[in-house]
Amino acid sequence: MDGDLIPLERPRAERADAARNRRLLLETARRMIDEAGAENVTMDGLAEQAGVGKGTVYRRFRTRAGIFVALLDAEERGFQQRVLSGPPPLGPGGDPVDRLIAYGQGRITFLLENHAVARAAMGQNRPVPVAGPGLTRPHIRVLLEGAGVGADHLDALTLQLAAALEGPVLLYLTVPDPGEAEGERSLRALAEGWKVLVTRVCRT
Amino acid sequence: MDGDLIPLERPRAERADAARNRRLLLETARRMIDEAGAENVTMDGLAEQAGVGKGTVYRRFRTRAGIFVALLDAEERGFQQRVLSGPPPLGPGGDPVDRLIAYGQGRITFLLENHAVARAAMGQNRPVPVAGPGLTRPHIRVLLEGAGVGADHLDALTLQLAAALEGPVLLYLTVPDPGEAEGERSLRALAEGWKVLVTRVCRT
DNA sequence: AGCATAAACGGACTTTACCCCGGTTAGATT
DNA sequence: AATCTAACCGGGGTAAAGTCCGTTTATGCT
Repeated sequence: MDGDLIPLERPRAERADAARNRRLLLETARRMIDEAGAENVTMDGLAEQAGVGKGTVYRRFRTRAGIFVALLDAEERGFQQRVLSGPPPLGPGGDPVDRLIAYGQGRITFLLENHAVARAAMGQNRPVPVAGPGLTRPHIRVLLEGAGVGADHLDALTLQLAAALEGPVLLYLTVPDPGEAEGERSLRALAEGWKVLVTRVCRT
Repeated sequence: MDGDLIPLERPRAERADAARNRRLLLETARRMIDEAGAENVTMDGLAEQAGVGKGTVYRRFRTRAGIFVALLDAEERGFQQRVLSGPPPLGPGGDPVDRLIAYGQGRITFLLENHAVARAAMGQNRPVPVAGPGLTRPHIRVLLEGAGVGADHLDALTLQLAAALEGPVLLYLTVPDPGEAEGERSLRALAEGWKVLVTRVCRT
């Protein structure tokens, strides 16, 4: 019998060289995106630029979309921290409806800033990695509950609101990379729309 | 000077052979989807099965996603007719909120039935052809106006509701091809969610 | 009917995502 | 420290998307 359970639960630590290559690849990818745009990041090119073999890139990220998912994940950490333990209205402690509105504004900002990457992360296969897991739905659900939405409508409204939040950027936004002014206008319009929607849905 | 303006406005009718090949390709594509699934439809394969050259397929549909967009368009015609000139509550004549609810149910049904094709129509590049143009947004807008939504919130709510309607199926639905029972449950849940959302948004 | 022209056609070519497998190396075990 | 093993590395191979361009054909005009 093996008395030590920890190693079984965490099957194996990431090897040092693997971690180094992961960081190297993410940095290289970010640089390539900045220089030439997300659509010009190829697996071969990334491997060459980073000075590793093609197989390494695929081992790390499974698929092309996986690169962008990983990039987005890293980028999202900061925002998630502010949501979970930052000051109100985004962080815990305020009125649930205000938190919902603030969360939407933050999420829209994030999606717009990383629009190209977010779109690239939607490989045409599988669950849509950007929107699928993540904090958005559980968070919306908790806040709706706190705002007094009845349990019989909770799941339904959570899904609808999540889609209303992420849909416009992921589905409808056509401009590849909104310029300064354009992006600002989009942000205002979407944040305002979200606020109106949440207000209407949550009023008693 | 050229006195005849009509030919200038309608540059040229589609050539007979082109139209024939368009129909042939759409039929072949549909058959291939039924037999092997949308993800196994390749441009080369489609051209070969239809007995035309690859260049022809690309001329007709621009891109792989274009095939599925065209297929979806054709499929959607019937539903659009019922919306524009069928009996209430879907067609004109009833309460705007009821029409909105009925439209959502119809649209969800359509998207679920053509889920594989709809997802395949979302080429990871650019405007997202399924959700972009189409009847959904203008129709929602008109009905919201009819339901007494103030003009200052009209555009915003139109966008949010359109995303709430199409987002769940296009972004979140993970099951490749929902089976009989599974699909039925999804339909009920999504239609119910839409109804709750619209009711809450439109109540005065 | 014959002709001019613009559109459609076809297939070879290029690029790129993704697979595979032999060789190598980091870490655990004794 | 030596060894063992699983994970990592690399680059060549395949299939499919999308481009190009020379050839063929339908359609409008005289």
